[in-house]
Amino acid sequence: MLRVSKLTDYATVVMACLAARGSDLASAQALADSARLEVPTVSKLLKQLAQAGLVVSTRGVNGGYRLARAPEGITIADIVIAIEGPIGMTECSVHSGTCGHEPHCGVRVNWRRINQAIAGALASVTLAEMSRPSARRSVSTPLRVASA
Amino acid sequence: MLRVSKLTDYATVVMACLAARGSDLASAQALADSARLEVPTVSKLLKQLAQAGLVVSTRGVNGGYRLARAPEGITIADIVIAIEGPIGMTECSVHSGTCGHEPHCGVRVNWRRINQAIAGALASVTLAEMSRPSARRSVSTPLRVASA
DNA sequence: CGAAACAGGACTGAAATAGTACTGTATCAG
DNA sequence: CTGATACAGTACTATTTCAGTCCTGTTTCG
Repeated sequence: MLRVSKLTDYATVVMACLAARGSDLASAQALADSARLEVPTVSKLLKQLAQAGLVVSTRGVNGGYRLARAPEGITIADIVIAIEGPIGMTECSVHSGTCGHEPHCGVRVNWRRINQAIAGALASVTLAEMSRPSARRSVSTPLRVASA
Repeated sequence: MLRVSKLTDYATVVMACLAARGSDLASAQALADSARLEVPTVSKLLKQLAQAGLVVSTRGVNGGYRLARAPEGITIADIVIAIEGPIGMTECSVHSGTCGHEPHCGVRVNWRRINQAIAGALASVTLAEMSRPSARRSVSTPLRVASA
C-alpha cells in the first residue's frame, strides 16, 4: 500500500497535540499521554521535528517542546519531509544516475510531475486544519505544475 | 522517503512498453528486453497486472500479453493499486479498528481527505500520457473532494 | 508428443521499519 | 553545590516488508 510510515502518522498526531496547547511548553511525557503513544517513540519524533525546525525545545526542569511557528504555517508536507525525507515517488526522481535505465526510460519525466502534484497536495493542508476534525474546507491544491 | 515500491515503478515501465506495441502480443521475455529488466521480475509483474484486469494473457506457443484496454483508459492509480493494493496514507484510513486511537484521534478524518487528493493525482495521469516523454499537459486534478 | 509460454505458489536474502536502551548535557529547585 | 528533571545523541535489535528467484503445473500450437 502506498502510504507514509507509522512514525510519520504518529508525528502528525503529536504535532496536533502541540498545536492544541498553544505556546505552552509540553514535555515528551505529557505529549505521549495526550497522543496515547510510548514516551521513547514520542521523544524520538520530537527530536527529528526539532532538527527540522518545526518545534523548539527547552531543556532542564520544566522544559519541553512547543511549535516553532503558528499551526497555520506548518503543513503536512513539512511533517512528512521531517520524518521521511524528501518526497519522491521513484528513486530516480530524487537522485539521478542511480538507475541505469534513465537514458531510455520514457516515464521518468512523468513521475517527476506526479511527485510535484503529490507534494502540492500534502503542502496544501496545514496543521491548523489537521487539528480541526470537522474542517469543512475541501482539499484543493495548486496542482498546475510546470511541465517537465 | 514517501514513494512507491520499485516493482510499481517497473510496472509502469512495462505497461508503457506494452502500450508502445499496440494490440500485438508480447511475451514476458520480449517485454523484459524492452524494459531492461529480469524476466522473472517482469513475469511476476505481468501476473499481478493480469489479475487486476489491466492486461490480458494468451497461453501457449506464440502467446503473450497485451493491454486490456486503450492506454487512455488506464491510469497510474490503476497500476499502483494493482501492485501495491489500495491507496491509503495511513493504516486507519483503509482499515478501521486496527489502531485503538481512533475514538480520540482528531487527524484521522483529515488523512482520509489527503488520501483522496493523492489518489486523484495518480488517477489523473493515463498510461497514454506516461508513454509520451514530452507530454506538455500539466498535472491538474479534480481535487475538490467531498469534505469528511 | 514436445516445445513454448503463462499460472501459481514457495522460498530466500537483503533492506527498511519500529521500538528500546543507554549515556551525555543543560537547567532549575532547594 | 547537589540532585532531580528533561532534552540530545547514539547504538542496538527484532520484526516486517521488499525484491528477486525457482519450481511445478497447465495450456496451446506445431
